Amino acid sequence: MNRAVSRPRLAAIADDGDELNFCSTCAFSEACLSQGYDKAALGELHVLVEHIGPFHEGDHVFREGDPFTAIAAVRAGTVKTYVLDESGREQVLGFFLPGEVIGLNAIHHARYPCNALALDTVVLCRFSFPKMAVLASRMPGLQAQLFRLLSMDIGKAALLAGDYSADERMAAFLVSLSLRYSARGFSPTRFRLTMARTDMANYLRLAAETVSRVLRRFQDDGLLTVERRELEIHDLPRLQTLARSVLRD
Amino acid sequence: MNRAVSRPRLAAIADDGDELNFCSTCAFSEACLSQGYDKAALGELHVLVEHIGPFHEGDHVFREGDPFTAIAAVRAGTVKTYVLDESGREQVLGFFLPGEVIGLNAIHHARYPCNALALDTVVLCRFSFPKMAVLASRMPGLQAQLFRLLSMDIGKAALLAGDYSADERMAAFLVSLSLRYSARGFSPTRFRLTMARTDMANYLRLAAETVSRVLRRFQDDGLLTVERRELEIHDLPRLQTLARSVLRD
DNA sequence: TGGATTGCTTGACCTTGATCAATTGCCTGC
DNA sequence: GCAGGCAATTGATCAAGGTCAAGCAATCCA
Repeated sequence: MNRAVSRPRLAAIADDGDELNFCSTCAFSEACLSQGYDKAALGELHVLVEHIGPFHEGDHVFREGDPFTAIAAVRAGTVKTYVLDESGREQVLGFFLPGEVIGLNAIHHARYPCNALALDTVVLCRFSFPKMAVLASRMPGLQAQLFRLLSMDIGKAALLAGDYSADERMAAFLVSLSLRYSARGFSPTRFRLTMARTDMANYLRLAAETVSRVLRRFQDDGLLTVERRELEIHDLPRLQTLARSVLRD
Repeated sequence: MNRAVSRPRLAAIADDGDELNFCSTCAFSEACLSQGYDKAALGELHVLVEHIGPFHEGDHVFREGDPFTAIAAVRAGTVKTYVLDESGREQVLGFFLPGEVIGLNAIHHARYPCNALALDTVVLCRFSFPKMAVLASRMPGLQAQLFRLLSMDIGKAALLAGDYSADERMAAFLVSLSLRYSARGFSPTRFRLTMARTDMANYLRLAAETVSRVLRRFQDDGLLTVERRELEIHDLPRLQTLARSVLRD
C-alpha cells in the first residue's frame, strides 16, 4: 500500500541529481521555488538542512522539555506527538505524515512542549531554527512561508476540539488522512493506518473500544474495508459528508 | 470591577506623553523594547499602527471570509471569535482580552477563517500585516516576537481539545481568565465575565445548563461567588488544582 | 407601570460513549 | 507446533452530561 500513484510535485528536482540535493518533500523548498529560484539563497538554505534518521518504530525524535533548536519536516514514515497527563495517561496531539512539519509549537518556550515518537521507520529534514530565522530576514518568501505554516497549525489544532460525535470524528480523521496522502501523491482510498487503535482513540478523544465499534459499523455500512491496519475507502463522498461539520472545507 | 491594581508594564511610556503615542498594551511594542529601544524602527512600527474603534457590544470586528490585511491587538474590551456550523449553531473559538492578538490564524488563507464580535466596548490596535512582515525583515526582534506569538497560539487551541470533565474545563477557563487579567494588572480574583453563559458553554463544548450547574456547585463548595456576571474567586489554589490537568503548567 | 423579552437557573429524563470483562486472533520465540 | 503476549474485538453495564420543559429574575421599552 501507500504506493505513489503520481509524482510529488518536486520529486523531479531531487531525483534528477540536482547538486543541492534538496529535500523533495520539504515545504520550505516549495516556498523558495514558488518565489523564483534564487540559487544563492537556496544554497544557503541547503547549508542549514540536515537529513537525519532513520528512526525506528518506538524511537523518540524528541521529548517534552528538550531544548528547541530546530524544526523538522517528515520525509518518510509517521511521527506521533503526545503528552502524558499527571496520572500517566497519554494524550495524542497529532500524527505527522511525509511533507509535514514538526516542532512549530516549540518556538514560544524554546523547549519542546510534547514528545515525538516514530511509529514506523522515519526520516527527517532538520532545520536549525535560529539560522532559518536569519535567512528568512533576507528571503521574504521564506519568511512568508514560515508565517503561513505557523498560522495553518493554529487552526488545525481546533479541528478536533469541537463536540462532535464518534462517527464524525472518525470520518474526519480518515478523510484528513486521505487528503494528506493524496496531496503527497499516494492513493487517497487505500493506505495503511500506521498507528495503533489506541493511538487513534487517544487522538480522537474516544475509547479504543469505540474506535473499534465505529470502524466495524462503517464497514458494515459499506463505507470502507479495514483489515488490521490496511484501510480501503469505498465511499469517500459519503465519508466526506459525515466529516463535513468537523473539517469545514 | 476590572480595576487595575498595578500598572501594566509599559503604561508609563504611553502615559508620559511619549511622542510615539505607542499602544501600551501591544505585544509588539514589548518585543521591540525588549530588544533595545531602536528609535528609528519604533517610528516605523508606529507608522503602520492604526488605532481603531470603539466597537460597541454586538459589532463585528471582522467576518468569516473577509480578506485578511491586518492583525490586531485588543486595547480594551473583549472580542469573541466564532464560526457557524452548517446547521447555524455557533462554535466559540476564543475570547481575546486586552493585550491579546487577533487574526493570526488568517495569515495562511489570506482570509479570516472566523467571525470576531465585540462583547463590550472594544478598542483595537490594527497592524498592516504585509508592512509588518517587511519591517520584521529588518528587525530580528519583531520577527522573533511574531514567530513566538504564532507558536503560542498553536498550543492554546489544543487546550480545550482534551477530553476533560465539565468541572475541569470550567476551572481551567476561570483560572485562565484570572491569569490573563492578572498579567495585565487587573485583579486575579475579582473580575467581570464579559461573555454570556451560552458563550462560555459554546467555548467549553458544554451545554449552557451544565455551565450553570457547575458554577452553582463551585459556589456551594466555597470556591467562588458568582452573581450575574460578577465573579469573585475565593479559593484560587483549589481552582488551579482542578484546572491542572487541562492547563498543564 | 406593566408586559414582553432575554438570559439564567433548576429539575426530570434520556442518550452517547466510557468502563469493565471476556474472547479472539495475530505474531513471536522456543 | 505450541505457549505467551499484545492488540483488537465484542458484549453488558453505567454515568456524565445533553435535552426538554418550566420557572425566575433583570432589563427594555412602550
